[in-house]
Amino acid sequence: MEIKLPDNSTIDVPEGSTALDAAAAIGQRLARAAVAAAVNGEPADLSRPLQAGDSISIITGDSPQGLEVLRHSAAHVLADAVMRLYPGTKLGIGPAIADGFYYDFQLPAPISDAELPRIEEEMRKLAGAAAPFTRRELSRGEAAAQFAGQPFKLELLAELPAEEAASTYTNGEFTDLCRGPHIPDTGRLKAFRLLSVAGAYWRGDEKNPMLTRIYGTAFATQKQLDEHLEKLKEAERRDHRLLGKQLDLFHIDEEVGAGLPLWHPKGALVRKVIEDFWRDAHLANGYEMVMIPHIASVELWKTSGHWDFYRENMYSPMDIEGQEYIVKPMNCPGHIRIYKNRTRSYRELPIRWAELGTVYRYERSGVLHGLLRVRGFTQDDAHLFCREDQLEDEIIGVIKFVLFMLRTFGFDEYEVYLSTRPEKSVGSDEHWERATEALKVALERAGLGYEIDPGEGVFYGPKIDMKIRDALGRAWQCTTIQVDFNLPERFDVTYVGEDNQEHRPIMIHRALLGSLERFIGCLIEHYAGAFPLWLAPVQAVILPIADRHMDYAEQVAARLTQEGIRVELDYSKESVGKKIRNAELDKVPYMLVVGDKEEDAGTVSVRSYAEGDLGPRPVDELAADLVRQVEDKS
RNA sequence: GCCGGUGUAGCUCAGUUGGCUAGAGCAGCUGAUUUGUAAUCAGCAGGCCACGGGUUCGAAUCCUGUCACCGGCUCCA
Repeated sequence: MEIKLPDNSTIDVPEGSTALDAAAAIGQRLARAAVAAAVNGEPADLSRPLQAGDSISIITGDSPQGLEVLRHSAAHVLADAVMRLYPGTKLGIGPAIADGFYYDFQLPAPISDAELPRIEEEMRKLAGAAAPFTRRELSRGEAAAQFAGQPFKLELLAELPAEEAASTYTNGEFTDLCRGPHIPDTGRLKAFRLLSVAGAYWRGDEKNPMLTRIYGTAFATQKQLDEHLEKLKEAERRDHRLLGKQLDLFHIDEEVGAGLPLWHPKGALVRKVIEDFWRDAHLANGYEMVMIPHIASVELWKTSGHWDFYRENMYSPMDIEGQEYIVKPMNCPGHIRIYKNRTRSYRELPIRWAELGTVYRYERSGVLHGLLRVRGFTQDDAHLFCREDQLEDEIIGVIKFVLFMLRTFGFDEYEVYLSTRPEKSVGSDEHWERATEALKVALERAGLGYEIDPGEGVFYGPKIDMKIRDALGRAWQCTTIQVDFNLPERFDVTYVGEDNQEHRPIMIHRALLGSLERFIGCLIEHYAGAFPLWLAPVQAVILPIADRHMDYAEQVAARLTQEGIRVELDYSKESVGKKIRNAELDKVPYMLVVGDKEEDAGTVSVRSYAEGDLGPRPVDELAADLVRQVEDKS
């Protein structure tokens, strides 16, 4: 019979051939690399018998779909191993995920990651046995009987759409309710590793029981696995919490409180450079700066609705002469009060008010994470008040601005989400539609690819979120652009139109970097702690060879300082080798060695962190070069 | 908040089955050395073993509570 291939050619295979037979007919190498097939576009096992006229493509272990099959199969082998080692275990689910797989179990007794090598060993044995994965389709009744002792599986079974057949896969002694497809046998699983064990609520709901999740990863080859593990190690080395300590940027102090970072001089300097750039960029882009107090009367928060809708994230009120005050969790109400301080004309709009506004939000202790998730943070916030006819242009303006900001910091890849109306929301359908459309159009006009996040908008309006990834591949939301019809309503915000009538402006809330804490955390990881020259807290360190070069070293330092370069002089009585080592460990962009030769010639010997020894250069020439690099932010 | 883990000097870590005065390297201080592209040598100092309660003749070690941190879940910038 004839089978169609992806390149539109056909092959002739005997009646009753399977997908694997077809792969073998194409080539033995392909057959060995194959993990599954797509038959007429549907994922299928290699053991699936083919019909004449089927079109198939073979999925190999190094393709994204192939990896998914491989990892999903690895999850089954993990479950087999766990069932053997810990009898009585109840099974949750075990899917493939972005970089690996997991399986959720309800174990008879808690385990720690010290058990992982043992489980992995068991998995190795099972993989060595090359047990086939066999598929079986069965009725609901049969399936229910099969998983009689498995409450979570029964729950899944009950929710399987009626039109969908129940199927199971068996490998070794283990049978799981599963759609498939799977690798032909466990022997194809050659490169895998268990990584961690963690708690996870059944179906992600905290009202449900907490299961034990075991994470692992698998690849087609050992080499790919090793590369991936190496990548994880590199990510650990880039961890901003580690680098923050090593580079003396910040710390979080037990005595001060969890989630409340303290910025050391070097960290504060990086922050200052970012803040200066941010303010200048905003002033240049039609924004004005405003400032508001950190606490405000509870009445303000009642008007804004935060007291009702956001209370679980707010800290308790404090009593001031019988009046209740609250530490701000957001900046918007303050900015609105500035707007409302006098009558506004349509001619003034759009108004763009920006502030590096520090807010405090209650976060559950378990979610705190270095600088990336804290309880007190500074948003690079702004609120735009505009007329309806200005909305789209304003959003486009914000998107262009955010791309400029992020690119300046070297972030060229982000995930963009458009979040639409959630179930609990305020405002008319018409408003929502118009605002969502405006966001869409703006994204498209900016040429940004995005995903729709249905129902994930804020209660008061749709939003665009942008995420950047941390060292371990976790995505962190930084940028957010939110359209708001609610607050103008609640505060009765108006402007006087051309028609001498009062009109309601639309508000846009936006944070480009998100918060300075999170952004700098990501930035540290992004640069692996080696900041580009314009951001580096110390841009150059001068290393005199001997004490007699100290005067000249000071002259060089003064010269560079005069040009606005942040210079340090290493006074220590150490060898040059040691001074260089220290500067390297501090990831200082430029090390300037001065000795007899340099003093005579009016030069410095330049060593760059990135490129190593660059040889001697005249001081004036270097100074000009550094100044230019700082200006270019390169 | 929940599940599991961890908490020893400023940092990174040792510390046997509970048993002498809790160790090391780096950093710090002092002295010697005046050094040419990733660690000169020597000496000194530094610990409420996270914190509270308990078991024990005896606790860094065992139990327990609290706090913080780590990996996740849930939730978010």
